[in-house]
Amino acid sequence: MGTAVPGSVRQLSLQGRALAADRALLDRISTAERVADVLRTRIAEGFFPPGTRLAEDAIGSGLGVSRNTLREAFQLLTHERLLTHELNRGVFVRVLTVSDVADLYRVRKLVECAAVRGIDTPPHGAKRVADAVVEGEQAKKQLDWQGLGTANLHFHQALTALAGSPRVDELMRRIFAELRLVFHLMADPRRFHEPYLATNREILGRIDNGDGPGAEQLLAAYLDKAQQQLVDAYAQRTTDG
Amino acid sequence: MGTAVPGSVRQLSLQGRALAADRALLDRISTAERVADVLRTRIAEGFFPPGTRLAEDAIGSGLGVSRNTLREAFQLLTHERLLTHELNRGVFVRVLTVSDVADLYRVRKLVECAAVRGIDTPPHGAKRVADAVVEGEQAKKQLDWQGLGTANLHFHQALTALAGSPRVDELMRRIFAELRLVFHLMADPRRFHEPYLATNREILGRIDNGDGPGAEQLLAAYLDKAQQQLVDAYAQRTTDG
DNA sequence: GCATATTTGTCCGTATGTATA
DNA sequence: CTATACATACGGACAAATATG
Repeated sequence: MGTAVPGSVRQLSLQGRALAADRALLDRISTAERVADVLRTRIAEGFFPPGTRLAEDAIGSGLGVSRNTLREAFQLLTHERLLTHELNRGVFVRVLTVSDVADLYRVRKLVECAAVRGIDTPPHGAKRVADAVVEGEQAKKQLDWQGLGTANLHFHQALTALAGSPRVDELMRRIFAELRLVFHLMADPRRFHEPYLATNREILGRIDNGDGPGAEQLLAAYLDKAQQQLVDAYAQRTTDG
Repeated sequence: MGTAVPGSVRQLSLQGRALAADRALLDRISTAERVADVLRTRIAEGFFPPGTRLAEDAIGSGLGVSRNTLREAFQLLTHERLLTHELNRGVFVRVLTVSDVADLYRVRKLVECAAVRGIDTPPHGAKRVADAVVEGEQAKKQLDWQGLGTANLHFHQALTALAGSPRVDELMRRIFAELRLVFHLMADPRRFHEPYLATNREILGRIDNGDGPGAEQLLAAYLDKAQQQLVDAYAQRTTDG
């Protein structure tokens, strides 16, 4: 994308002024948020891998927005911990450390286990969990390993939703977004994500039976194992580099 | 501090351009963040009670900053959920609903109980908890009921720190900031905060003994009671209005 | 090591559109 | 219908730090 043909620039064109009338009626989203959306997607997809520098000039002119607006988008993503600011050097796609991974899993364990343990009977919101399991199984059928990873995140998002707390949901949305940064480390997404499909279905079964503690136990074991895999991947990467 | 003498306006002067050189060397905090600090304090102290409209013109000229800079500060505080944006009407100090209160306590119960339950032996970070208890006892001696409320928040912040997670700490900082908005509803801060001093010391005792579950039990009872008091205050307020 | 170019940091004024009294 | 205040985005000015030759 270094060679920006006129057409591709047009595709990303976010000229605010010209579309003001449309925007007022259709979407009330600010240009900065749309820019943030674009960058967020690029980051989640690994198009801008961790460590990439996002130059104001290049991105701004590429997207056809002013520096101010772009910086506003950067600010949003920095608050989401997807970018880091280095003074007078610019913004970079966040590079997570091993201790970041540890903290992410500390939070996941604390929140997800509590949400699963405290399910009411009959469990409300279990449908979303079931949907996510099906989504993962279909992704597997289609050999869509990237989609399998996404389905897995949806599964755990559905688990946290069992807590019934908007603030917890928001917290975990951010946690999972950070987690995506880490997943790009895994060389083989299939090997990483596929084994958990069976576990997910098992957890769902226990939830449906109202067995919170049982589900929690499986979940805790899963989280420990996944974290260990990521830590190992980090260690290997450090050795390689 | 509530009675603003003319001098206090000078104190708030934040002229950016003139002090650019100084600022570069001394503090790297942006004008927007300093404005946000001022407003945050005003809100926490109840100088701007929930529901207050913050007019751009009045605040901006009062602090000597441009509308752009002020809006940036507003944005920061909106992200912290201390202000709400109403389209084309302006920003207001957030008014929390009863269901907001319920959610705040849902999160507190989930996080604080988990943090206390999972203490290691000997408990790390118990010193901060002890310090907060002492802080509260001294505030009581000096009949400083506002200070007692602050000490109580410090106590619970120290409890959450037992989880040892930066991300959990940040989450709870925001939760407690929102909680301050609710506390302004309580007509008699002494009656609200004082009884918990004894409970706090008791919880500390169990933590020191490594009795996580015991501490958790006391804590859960406290949280339920406090929430109920706030809900009652809301009900009364609604009846009055 | 040094001078210069580039990039970022900060803040402002303004233009245009939109909602409300 | 007009006046007012807010919403959004742009471009510019200048300082400061970093990168470059």
